[in-house]
Amino acid sequence: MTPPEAPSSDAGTMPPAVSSCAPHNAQPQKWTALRKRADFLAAARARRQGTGTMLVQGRDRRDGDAAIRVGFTCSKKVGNAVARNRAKRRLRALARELLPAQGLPGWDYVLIGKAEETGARPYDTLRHDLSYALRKLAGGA
RNA sequence: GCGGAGGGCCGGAUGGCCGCGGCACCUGCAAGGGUGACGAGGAAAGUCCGGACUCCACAAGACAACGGUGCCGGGUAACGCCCGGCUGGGGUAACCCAAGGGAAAGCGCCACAGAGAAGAGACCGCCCCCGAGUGAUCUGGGGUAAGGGUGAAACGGUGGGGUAAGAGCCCACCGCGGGACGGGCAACCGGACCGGCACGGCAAGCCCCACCGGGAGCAAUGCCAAAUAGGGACCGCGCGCGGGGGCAGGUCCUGGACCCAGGUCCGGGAUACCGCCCGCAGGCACGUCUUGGCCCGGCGGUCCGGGUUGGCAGCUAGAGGGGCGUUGGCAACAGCGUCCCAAGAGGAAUGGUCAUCCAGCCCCGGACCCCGGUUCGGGGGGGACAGAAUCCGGCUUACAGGCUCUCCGCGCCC
RNA sequence: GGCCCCGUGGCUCAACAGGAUAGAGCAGCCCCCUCCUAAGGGGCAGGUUACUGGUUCGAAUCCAGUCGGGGUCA
Repeated sequence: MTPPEAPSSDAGTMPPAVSSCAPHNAQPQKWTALRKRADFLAAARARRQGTGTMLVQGRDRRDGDAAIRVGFTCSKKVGNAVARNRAKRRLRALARELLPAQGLPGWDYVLIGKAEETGARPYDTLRHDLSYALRKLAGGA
């Protein structure tokens, strides 16, 4: 049914998809999630930078791996489960946008949400704060 | 039109850009890449009940203890849930509320006040008799429980007769108790007739009666890997053979020192029993079997201590949910037919952001009308409660606002 | 995620098979004593018994439901 037509339709749509993906894959830094409690504790003992809307912790792993890893923390002080999840998701979206370009290879980052501000302030403010915090952490290293 | 009662449903919409999760398919040696559909709630919540499912314990079962349920009948896998009915209470009504079995099985409690608080009692009173006093009245004896007063509650109520004064002492009505008989599956309802009236309340105090319940919970449980210790206590079974090697350990005898106990340390002597190595027998686990692997003086079990805080399974199709039709039933619900839907994360996906619109809120201006609203235009600002964690059935609690159905009362018009 | 426990003055605790006024110590304020302070003595204030309902004549106590806090399990 579909197999005979599949090659012809794929051939028409493939070239644009490949061309748009090629430059995206040129960036070597891909980030993965931080999952182990020990990694969170290690990052907390390392460098940190607070801003009006969040707290950012960063740590150079020095293990030779260039991957950037990132974790998110929102305590009960942020609010109920809905508020905590929303704050975490906004932080996740920020990290996806800024970290591949502005984060340092081989580092672990932990973004910590603050009560009220992380879920309520404009997205541009959050973007500015994260960019500022990443510069400060890189400058001190 | 105004006011009210009971249900049911929804609880932002559309689009652009950038993303996430497991699944299916395609591609690739692999890492990976691509495509596709799907992806939070009515409460996902509280964890208050009931189950499914696992492990442990015990096993026909019964009893005791403990916990729960509690008008009657039905529904259900089950329930403390739901439906229908009964009784009592509230409301003009629609309708609502009720842990609603037993207080003549027994124990206990009923503070304060009051004379008296459970089969009680006489404070102020009322009445009679004897005596004192000119008299008001008083001492003593006796009869009463109507009236006053206390209390949440005072041992039937109202009226009449009766009496020295009174009293179910007698009568009428009401209440109460028993109750032939009739209706109903039952709770219960009606009730001829009988009884002069005793039987207070609390069982969300102990308790009695009937029925139900073994315990723990998916962080259950099973498996793999890694890592520390190469441990301690108790119980059961077994505590064999041969060879090699050695005099540094153990064991036995003995001397001394320390010393609360008991052991530690130093020294002398004896022994080949044990420790060490190899093999047999035996045991353990994997495997279809063979070969093989580990332990090899232990093996199995229970508990304690120590280490690890990784992965896989459990993990999502089940008493599943919903629509329509039909059959039975007042209904809850059940049967049959047919169609549709159905997430599986694991520091935890189901989104981030922007624009437009739709409700609701506030402000300004115009118009209309029995002065408070309706409608039109513009602007501001802004989304209720809330996020699956093994899965179902309920209950309870939170919730901006909106839609809709049925019913009741009052007013007006025809 | 499951299970268990607890909420009484500012703090630590009483009062509990229901009985009317919720009590004690420390802390606080005032007075006495002392040259001054501490200690000691006397007095005072401070409580919606976490909250909301229910049972009862009557609830800190009994029963439900909310809210908050703590512990424990791989």
